[in-house]
Amino acid sequence: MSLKHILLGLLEEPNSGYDVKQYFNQVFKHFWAAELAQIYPALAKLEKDGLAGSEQQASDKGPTRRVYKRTARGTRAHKQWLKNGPIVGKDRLPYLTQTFFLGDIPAEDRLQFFRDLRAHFAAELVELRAVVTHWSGEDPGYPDQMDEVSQAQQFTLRLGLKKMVTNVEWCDECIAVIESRAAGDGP
Amino acid sequence: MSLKHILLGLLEEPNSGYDVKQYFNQVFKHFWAAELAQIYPALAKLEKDGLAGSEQQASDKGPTRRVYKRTARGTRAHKQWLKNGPIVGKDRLPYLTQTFFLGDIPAEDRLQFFRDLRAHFAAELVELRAVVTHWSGEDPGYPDQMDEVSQAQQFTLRLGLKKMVTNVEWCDECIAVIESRAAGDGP
DNA sequence: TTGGACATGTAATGAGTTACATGATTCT
DNA sequence: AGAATCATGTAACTCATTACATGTCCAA
Repeated sequence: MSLKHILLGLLEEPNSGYDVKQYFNQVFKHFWAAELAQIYPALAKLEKDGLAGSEQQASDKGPTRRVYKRTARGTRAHKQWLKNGPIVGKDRLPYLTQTFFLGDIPAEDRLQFFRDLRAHFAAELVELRAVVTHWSGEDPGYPDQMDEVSQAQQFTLRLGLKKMVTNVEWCDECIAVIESRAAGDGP
Repeated sequence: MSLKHILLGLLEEPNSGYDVKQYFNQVFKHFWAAELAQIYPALAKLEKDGLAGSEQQASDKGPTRRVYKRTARGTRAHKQWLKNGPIVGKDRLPYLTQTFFLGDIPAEDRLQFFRDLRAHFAAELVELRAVVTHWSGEDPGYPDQMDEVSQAQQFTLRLGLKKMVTNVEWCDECIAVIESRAAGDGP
């Protein structure tokens, strides 16, 4: 669905499969994951479909790279994807599918579940705050004089931060409810 | 990934493929979608793997139903899924992948994107609030004397509500930023 | 009698995961 | 010499989407 479009978006600049994977590891991973084993064939398919072109390039470290770049058709397809409006109703939050059934395991395990989840969200929050620091240092116009590309990326980051704060709060609430219930169940 | 586990979770009570689809339409759709064309084969596979059993049942309205129910092995698999801890790092939010590249289209289209998104989130919020009303009417112990199953479902709903409120706020922020920028770009 | 909810499935295609296989260059 | 990072891919399998095909029962 979206992988092909994310690739097309990144291929405004020449990028290799390996480069693209770095983007996933750093920015997209918070809302979309992809492995190299999926990225390489997807790039080949974009080229086959005439949406991207590629060329080999010697690397200073490691073997030859194959860098891809969007064609004019690729750019049109990319913009059309955005103009078709937001893709909604296809969100996936696996941990919430688990939460729904969490009454099926003992309170102790339930508590551990939320503690693990909280630790994960807190770590993600730290990562996102580091990105803010990094960007505000790099971009002289941050945050009021940014270009439109940076602004869109800023919107993405904003929601990421808001979500993480909410997630951590929610974990704390759930933990508190479970603990108070456990305490009240005594003699 | 999760579909099989959601099915297993629902099959504590006997349910048909059609029944399961109603759950998706009402509760799971906010964080996991599934079509009947995926559900029917998945149920058949659970039975083949010995995690669920099925039997035919006459229906008062419409054709014969095939109702599935978890076996003891299915219950063990379900609990193990929950005890393995939260599944993290596999979230998917397609609209955020689009947001990241939104600088690539004109401000007018960008604005429309966020207005559409806001309308969608607002509608979802209305739906979730209706669920709260429904549940608080049905469950006499709501929200402090609920059993553990209801409590877990309540946790799920809580996060859904929080997220939707955040999402709507975020859309409003983005719209405001884009509009103020457009105004400032005049002569 | 026609439309809607009830009910179950298959076929073809596309997307994604896990495991494997290979090899260069750089740092310790 | 060994580990980490750079770099690209294939094969087998599993999961998901779209389109199609079929048929019942009820209410307007």
